[in-house]
Amino acid sequence: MDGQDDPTGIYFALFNEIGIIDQLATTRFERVLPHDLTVAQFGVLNHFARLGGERSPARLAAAFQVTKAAMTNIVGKLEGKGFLAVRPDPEDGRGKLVSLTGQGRAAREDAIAASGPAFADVLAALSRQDVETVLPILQKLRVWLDEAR
Amino acid sequence: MDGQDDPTGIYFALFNEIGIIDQLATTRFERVLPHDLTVAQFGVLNHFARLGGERSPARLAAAFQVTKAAMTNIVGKLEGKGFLAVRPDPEDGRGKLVSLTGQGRAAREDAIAASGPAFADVLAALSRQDVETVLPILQKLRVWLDEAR
DNA sequence: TTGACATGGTTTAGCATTAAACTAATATAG
DNA sequence: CTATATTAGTTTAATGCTAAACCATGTCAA
Repeated sequence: MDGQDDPTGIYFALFNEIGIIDQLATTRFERVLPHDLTVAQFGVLNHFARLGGERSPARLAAAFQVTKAAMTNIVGKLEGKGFLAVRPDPEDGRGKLVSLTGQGRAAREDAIAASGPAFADVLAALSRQDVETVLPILQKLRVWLDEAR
Repeated sequence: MDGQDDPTGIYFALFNEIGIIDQLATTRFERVLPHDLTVAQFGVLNHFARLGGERSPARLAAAFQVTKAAMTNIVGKLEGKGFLAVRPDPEDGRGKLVSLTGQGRAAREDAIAASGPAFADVLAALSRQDVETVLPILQKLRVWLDEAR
């Protein structure tokens, strides 16, 4: 909706586009997620399902680029649903260690199954080729933004 | 941070990347914006500066993909700062018409000047060529997401 | 003309998030 | 050792958004 013939240039248009896509995609995804999961909560489940093991909330906060306060909330909600187990870190009295439960793993699979159709739909708009073109460039941008923070 | 070797595939990775970029770019941009402008508020000022004229809050809400309630808030803040003028629509007793003030135009120029360096920095990570590769694909995606809402 | 529905805008309640202040535990430098 | 600074996590307050209910006005069809 906002064009590119602009004194602020195509960079501005790019971030504009990204913002709108993020908003639309987030609501679209959230609408089909089961177990009252938010996208952020699913992200944490997915993280553990893929990488396994235990992580401190602080590490999770860093990995997801949110504040520790936000991660306190997310982990609390997921623990409440029985999807994460939390125990004190035996080696550091300040810390906690978080891991995925069986229920959590199942919930993550439910979520992937439920969102399958929504993702399949996107294929109508964006070929795999398109994604493969775009993704590495966006990754480059993300890494730079992250480091230049 | 989250990889691409994933059952949910590269589509998921794409949206993940977009979400993180949006977050990082938004905070980066907001930090340099003058007059206590939020990105959303700047967006509205920019919209009027480029397109001119008057618009109803409802049209603005549609253009920016936010709820009418959100736009009520944004327009109210900008009016409070003296950057927008609001008058009742003479042709529709329900409506309002919003337009940019001189102060609003100046504030928008301040904002562009202030964010110049931040955008210039991005050039280090992303060539103009990169942006031109990525932008049309993202636009295609955005349009589709918008229509398939 | 009237009754039903649609539209513009505001209000309210709830939510996810941030920033900042705080507590407790650990690491480090003298 | 001790004092100081750093780190993990929580709490509090504020913000910006959404969804839903609401009011007023406008539209349209019977």
